[in-house]
Amino acid sequence: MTEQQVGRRERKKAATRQAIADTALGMFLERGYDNVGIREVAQAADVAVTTVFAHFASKEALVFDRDQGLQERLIKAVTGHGARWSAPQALRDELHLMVGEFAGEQSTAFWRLVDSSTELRDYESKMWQRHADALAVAIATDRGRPTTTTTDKALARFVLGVFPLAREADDPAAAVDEIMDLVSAAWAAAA
Amino acid sequence: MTEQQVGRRERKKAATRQAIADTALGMFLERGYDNVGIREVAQAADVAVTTVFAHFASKEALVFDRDQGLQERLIKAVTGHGARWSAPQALRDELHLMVGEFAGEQSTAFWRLVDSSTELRDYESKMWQRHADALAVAIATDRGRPTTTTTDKALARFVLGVFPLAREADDPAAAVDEIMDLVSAAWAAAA
DNA sequence: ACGGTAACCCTAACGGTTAGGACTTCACAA
DNA sequence: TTGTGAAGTCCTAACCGTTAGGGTTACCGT
Repeated sequence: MTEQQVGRRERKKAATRQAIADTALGMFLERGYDNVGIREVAQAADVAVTTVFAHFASKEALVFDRDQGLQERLIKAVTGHGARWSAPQALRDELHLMVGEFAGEQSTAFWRLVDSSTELRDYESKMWQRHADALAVAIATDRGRPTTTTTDKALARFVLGVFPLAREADDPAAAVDEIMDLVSAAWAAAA
Repeated sequence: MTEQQVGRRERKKAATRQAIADTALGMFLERGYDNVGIREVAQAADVAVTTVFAHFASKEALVFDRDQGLQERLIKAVTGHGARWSAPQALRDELHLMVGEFAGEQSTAFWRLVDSSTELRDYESKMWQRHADALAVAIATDRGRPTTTTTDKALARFVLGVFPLAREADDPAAAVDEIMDLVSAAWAAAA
């Protein structure tokens, strides 16, 4: 009698999806991304290959399963900052938090996996770019525009550039500050 | 007796490469990128499939054949600007020229082709990113550093972001100015 | 003139991805 | 309660970009 809002069907689907993603990530971490085929993942997860692609658009998407959360945090930083902080300030804080989390135990292994494969790195870029498009909308709103201008999109891309650069920097936190200093200057110039 | 510096072998290789790229681009423009397979291109160009991949690293690379020139122009703008103009100024001028060229007769059809395919758009992003890495080195030098810092890389990425954004903007020239205003502000803040 | 090698060829395969079509299981209304 | 439609899954066979293996020809430098 606790939470039966979602039917069995929906629960089963979510469970299948999770099982596939977990199985795949585990195999990738253990044996290397390129050394594990989709057919193997499907077999290990005890589903058909077509089922894998019913849940994930590509092999790479198996790895970046839960990336939607990152996007939402950025959006929230821009839309939810009070009057005390400016949007760039709020973004800087949130970015520091996010980049800091990348240093965790499991995260390190995860990002090492990503770095090991060209395809995963490419997919990562595309992911940030998707997030940049969403962030541009939030920035436009924050700057009081009904629709996104070139400036908004440029600023959003600039901000999202933090992740690749921070990951490859010796001191990620310092990289965040370096880039956000530039962003703040550009943001001010746009006002 | 005019210019026999290069041997027959080298000339033939270049000719083959050119023939493949021309054939492929023609077919893509006529029938659509996704509707033309590599095997077809090879047959039409009268070469083996393996020969196609001996000259081009991927199907997408067939389309972006001569992109190296763009990169060199940007580098030259940063390294070759005199004392009269700043590097951002020189970049802005060069970008205006380059973006202007995209509006030409054949260029329009070319970019429409690129826009028609997800894979080509993705490849385009990767291409700009490659150029950004090279540009970062030039920027670092211009700013008097022996090696590229996070700031240099961020600025380079920001500049290269002009192309995708200008192409999708209603007024590409205005987009260049908008973005370069931001870049100039960031550049100044970094000094 | 000749040995080495660069450019090219053919065939067969690999791995991600998708189409086609069938089967089972759940949701929901009659 | 039962019937019906849709959703989730399955299997098979293929498509397409890409590569490995191994061979042939044509050019270049000595």
